[in-house]
Amino acid sequence: MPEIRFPDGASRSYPDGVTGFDIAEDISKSLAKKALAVEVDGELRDLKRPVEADSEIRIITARDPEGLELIRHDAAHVLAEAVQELFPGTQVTIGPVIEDGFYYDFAREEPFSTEDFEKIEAKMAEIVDRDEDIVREVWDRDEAIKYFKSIGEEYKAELIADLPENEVISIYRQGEWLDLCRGPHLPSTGKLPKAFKLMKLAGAYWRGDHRNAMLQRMYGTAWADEKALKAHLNRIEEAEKRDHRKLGKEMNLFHMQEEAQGQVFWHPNGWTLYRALQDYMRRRQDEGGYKEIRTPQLMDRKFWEESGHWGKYRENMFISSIEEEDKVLAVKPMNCPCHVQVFNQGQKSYRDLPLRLAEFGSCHRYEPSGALHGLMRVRGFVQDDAHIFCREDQITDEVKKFCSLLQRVYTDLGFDDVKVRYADRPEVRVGGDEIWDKAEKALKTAADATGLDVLYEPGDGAFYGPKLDFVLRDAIGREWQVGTIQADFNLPERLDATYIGEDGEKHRPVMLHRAILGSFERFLGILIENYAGAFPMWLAPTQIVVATITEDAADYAREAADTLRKAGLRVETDLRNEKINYKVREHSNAKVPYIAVVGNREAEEKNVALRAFGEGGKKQEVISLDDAVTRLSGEALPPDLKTS
RNA sequence: GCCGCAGUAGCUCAGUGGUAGAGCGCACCCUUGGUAAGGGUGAGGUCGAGAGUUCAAUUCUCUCCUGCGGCACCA
Repeated sequence: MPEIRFPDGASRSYPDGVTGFDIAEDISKSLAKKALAVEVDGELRDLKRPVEADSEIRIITARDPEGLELIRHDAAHVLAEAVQELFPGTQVTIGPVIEDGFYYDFAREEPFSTEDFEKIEAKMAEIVDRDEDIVREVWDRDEAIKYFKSIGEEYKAELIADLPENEVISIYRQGEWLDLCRGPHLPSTGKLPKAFKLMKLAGAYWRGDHRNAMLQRMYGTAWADEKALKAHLNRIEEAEKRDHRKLGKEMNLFHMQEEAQGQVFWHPNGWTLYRALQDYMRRRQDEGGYKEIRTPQLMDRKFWEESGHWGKYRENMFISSIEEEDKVLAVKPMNCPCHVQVFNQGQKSYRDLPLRLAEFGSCHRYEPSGALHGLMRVRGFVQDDAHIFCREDQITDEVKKFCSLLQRVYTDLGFDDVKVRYADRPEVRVGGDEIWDKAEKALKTAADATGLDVLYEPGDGAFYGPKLDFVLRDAIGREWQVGTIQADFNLPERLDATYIGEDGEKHRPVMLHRAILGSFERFLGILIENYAGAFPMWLAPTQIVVATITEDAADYAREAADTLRKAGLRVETDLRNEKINYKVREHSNAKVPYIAVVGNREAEEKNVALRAFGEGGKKQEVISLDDAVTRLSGEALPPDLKTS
């Protein structure tokens, strides 16, 4: 007679062999109907498995996160059953739950096509309608292997063979179909809400290894009800509207073309944005005690051999040569070795440290063609890079300073949700334990002091030192790894960087590699998507458009625009022979922060009718041109120059 | 790099085995209109590149290039 305790503290005893379903039914008929699984002492189980011992249980429905996972997991199984029914000879492999849905990897000679989706979805619905009982069975390992081999499921057989010795081999049967699975599952296929949709088709390597066969992966999404599915599809649509590649074209920010794969042609609008961001970063860095430098693009192969890049990073480097000189040069993929060269000029004293060398360093890396993605992953980019050369005992202080600078910048740029990832020593590494101890302690202390959420990733540091990575969450919840600070005990050694200490002896400085934005290209991509193109005034390529109602106001419009321009604002005029409605619509669509409408009335009084973007438009205000200059030029100041 | 899909006007896209079409944009004309699309006329295309099948290819087949979605990669 197991004694069952419920989440609300109540408890009851039930006869032996009682199942989660029985208990749910005992509570209420409607709960039994909605029940998907049961959590027994924290472990998720099938509804129909007997609860043997005294335990605490919770009935899981579609409202619980666990319930949603079960739904997605079952959707994957139903998909697999549907596919095997429709396409005999297809082998099943794995089908896990992922964020917002699931996928299933199939092995089949002929390719699937998205045109098959409709048919497969219909078959899935049919399987749901059949309401097949989903039954758990425990099999003998060898028998299971034999069985799956006998029906031609080589991948499944391999999976079972690779399971640990003591693992229970559970098989789930739904109707005629069965699959190896840890479970748990819904009680029957009829419990799967018809709120699923197949989304896309892609190739994926068996077990994620590119040396293995390529399988065909079907992605799907599944939800508790149709409303949730619709909401999800809506979110996808919203995200597509923000796509920086789409907005980049619409707003005439940049373009890319095949002759310069993975490299950006910045248009005037985009370059204005770029410059605004770079100018801002430059001021923040100057303020933070950095010295800006500029180093060469092309360096001799011998140099990269010394730095170690030729050995380790060769396949990512663009190589150049010139017949006349019989030399091989490489385009720099990173700035660090060059910065060490600057450090190495002349003799450095401990008094020179910390030395913070910054460069908006243009780098090129050969990225595999399949990795390229708009501004987010490019082959030519500019880093907001800097290297801090310091003594070991200065690491803590420098990392802390960096963290506060970085937080300042992220806040200014509109990102409030930031996380830190702290990664310490990997198995294979350079440098003694003593210095790793120091550096790890410094990074960890600084990370904790930021007040941000810290994720610990043991063993995930670089071979040359521990690191902190910073992750932003954007307006629609996506995460981006941007900033980083990494201690490096290796490069100063390789490139023989030294300083003279208080003791008059030569010492090795520690080098801190750090970036806040990462690359301007990628960060601008993130900014475009975060703001959905509606930039704050200081970043907006065009800050204000002066638009005329009729031709009569053209002279005044020019005069007003000049006045605003002289106050440092980025102003355009729209004197076209078009109706004001048309102009307002066009500039609103272009997300220009302000439209100053001028007609005869404004011209006579030296006023402007100001219309701010995004306020429903109705909040227009007629103010004097002078007031507009004061107000707008104040509003257009970058965050670091604003007094308030 | 691997798998799948795609490439037609400046943009978004329709279409066909007999050398192409829409909307927007652009140019010109009419209209001078007070806060999210006024009207008319017109220009604009080697239908991604190459090869093959065919009397005939933008359309079918193959190769390549580029893009997109994943996978792998991102020290």
